[in-house]
Amino acid sequence: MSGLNSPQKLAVEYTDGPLLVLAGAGSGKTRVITEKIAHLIGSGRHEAKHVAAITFTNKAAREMRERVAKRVKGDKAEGLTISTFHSLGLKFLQIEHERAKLRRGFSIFDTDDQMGIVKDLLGPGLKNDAYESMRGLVSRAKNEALSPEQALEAARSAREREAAALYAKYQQRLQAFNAVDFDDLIRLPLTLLEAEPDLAAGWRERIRYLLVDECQDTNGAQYRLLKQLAGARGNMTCVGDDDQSIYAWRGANPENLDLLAVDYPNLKVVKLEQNYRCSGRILRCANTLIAKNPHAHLKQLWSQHGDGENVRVWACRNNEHEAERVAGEIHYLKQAKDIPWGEFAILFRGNHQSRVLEKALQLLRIPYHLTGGTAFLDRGEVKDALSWLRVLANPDDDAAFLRAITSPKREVGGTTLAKLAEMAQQAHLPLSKAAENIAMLKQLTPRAAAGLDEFTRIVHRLRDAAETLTPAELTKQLAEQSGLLAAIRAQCKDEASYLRRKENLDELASWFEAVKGNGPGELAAQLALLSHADRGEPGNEVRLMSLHAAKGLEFRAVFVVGCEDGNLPHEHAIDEGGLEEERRLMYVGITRAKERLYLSHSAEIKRWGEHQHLLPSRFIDELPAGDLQRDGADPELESVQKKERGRAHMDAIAALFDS
DNA sequence: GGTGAGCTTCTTTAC
DNA sequence: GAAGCTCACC
Repeated sequence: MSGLNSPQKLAVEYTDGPLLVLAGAGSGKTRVITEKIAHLIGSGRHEAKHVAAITFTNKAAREMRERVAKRVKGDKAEGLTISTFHSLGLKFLQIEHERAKLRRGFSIFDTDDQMGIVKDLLGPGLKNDAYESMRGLVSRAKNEALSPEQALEAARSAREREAAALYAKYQQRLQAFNAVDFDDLIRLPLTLLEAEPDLAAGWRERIRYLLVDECQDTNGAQYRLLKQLAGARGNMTCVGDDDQSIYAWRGANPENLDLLAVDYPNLKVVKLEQNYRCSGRILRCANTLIAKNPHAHLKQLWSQHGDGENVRVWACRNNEHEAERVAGEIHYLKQAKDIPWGEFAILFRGNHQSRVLEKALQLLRIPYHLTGGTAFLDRGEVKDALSWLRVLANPDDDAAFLRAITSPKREVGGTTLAKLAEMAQQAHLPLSKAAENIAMLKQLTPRAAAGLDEFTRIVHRLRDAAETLTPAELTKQLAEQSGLLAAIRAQCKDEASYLRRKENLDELASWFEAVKGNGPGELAAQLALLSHADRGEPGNEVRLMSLHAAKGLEFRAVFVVGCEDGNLPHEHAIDEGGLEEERRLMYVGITRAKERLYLSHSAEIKRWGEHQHLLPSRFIDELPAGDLQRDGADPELESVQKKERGRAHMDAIAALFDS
């Protein structure tokens, strides 16, 4: 445990009751959690199987697992739980599925599936954001673990009453589909634990010490779940930073940090205020910025590092210019300062901003890794295969059936499906069962009936095959037998695009090889829980990601692009009074940087094909001017950089000819 | 019932 | 500047 400072040491060694660790950015919080796990196990206080650490992302869980493995040797860590909230909830429901009134193989609905139900229930004719806002309200109620009845009572507007009514119908629909959504992965375990003291006691017997990372990101349901698991004794360590609360929009209550002191009067609070990450100037920028927000917990981050480089503020003509400058600077720093590619990060507010940057990086042949955005799971063919897996595991999953039946096309379209849905509803059958019903098939056109029949036969064959095949083999079989692969081949005009899409399916199969889990249902569930940002390990490559995805990471050089009013802070957030959260987002971005920080903005961006003028972010004005170096207006620097870019460009072209 | 042309709308952030 | 939707046509 050597090398810990005294508050860190205190946080690690304090195991007598509930502890809140207020950990500033870069204060060694992951280290503290890892050391504490090692301490709990190593000191013999708890066996590993009775210790659980909970994070928000799989990425964080994976990193913690790796660090614990390095720290705790041998099999001493066996049985240790390091899991995300949602994976823990899933595991709980898989064990307790009967109490939750779920059948084995239940599906997990993602946000898209959720939207599908909402659209279906509300009927056509509304605007997209009307559906989205209703979906959001339903989700919000569930995040607070309200029942539909409670949501109705708590409703303060006509819209919220409408949402509560929708919530009731939505939940019936989910039940009929033998499905849960992301919110239910928390809500259902919680309601079961609260309703059944024996069950709760049993789980507390298993989890005797609890560690929670990013506690400021918990929503109401998650917070209550923690309390259930920790029990009245409160054997837990919560780690959080209210200044890095950036998920209020999806229901997080940073006030939960304060609630802890109310719910546990013997709560011990430890502050970690020494920053080991950022240079002096970078840290000063961060502190000055965040001081503009009101604070419940006063925290003063300090560091022993020297001032370091100035923080650069770049005024660019447009986002292409901005991207060129960023790429050029990275190219230059790599050579001149010997910073490896993997130590650069380019951070942005919205995922769509990555495209220009990718182009600029490609031009200079800079290797990069994009996390998030329209990634793997959003690819049509992957979603298709996933729907098939869901149908195989869960015959009640109508949403998956509707996608699988039309991919590939088999002469079953909207008219047939509408008729089938009506008959299914009359008979209280899921769609896949209705499609097997001879009497019902007779009422459809022969062509459509034949298509449904063929589908049913393939599903049954694959279901049988699933008994003996490995997940990866099953996925391959599925691609073949469903006709998915053939359809893709027929659809693709050139060989290259066919291969690219086939590769996605192969990647899905190979991903399943690494995953434990039985049967298609568990596979599909695991995949749904893997966030976009978690997929694929980046190597020594420049990292491109959203500011949200960057939390918890650090880099020697960080570029925050698109620092314009309207983008960062985002106009939606400004309208909805979310300025403080936007400021925290900027704070998170700034504090990712160890040595070099660049904040850039464009005078003009193209939006929906139109040109739009933008002003620099108000947050830039809130930074200490003495630590900034503004350029872009400076013609001499511009021309130097232009030369730099020109040279890099020539190198890139030369490299093209070499390869 | 499937297909493609032309129209709209859309952009936060994510488990 | 793309994805998604509607409508006309096969």
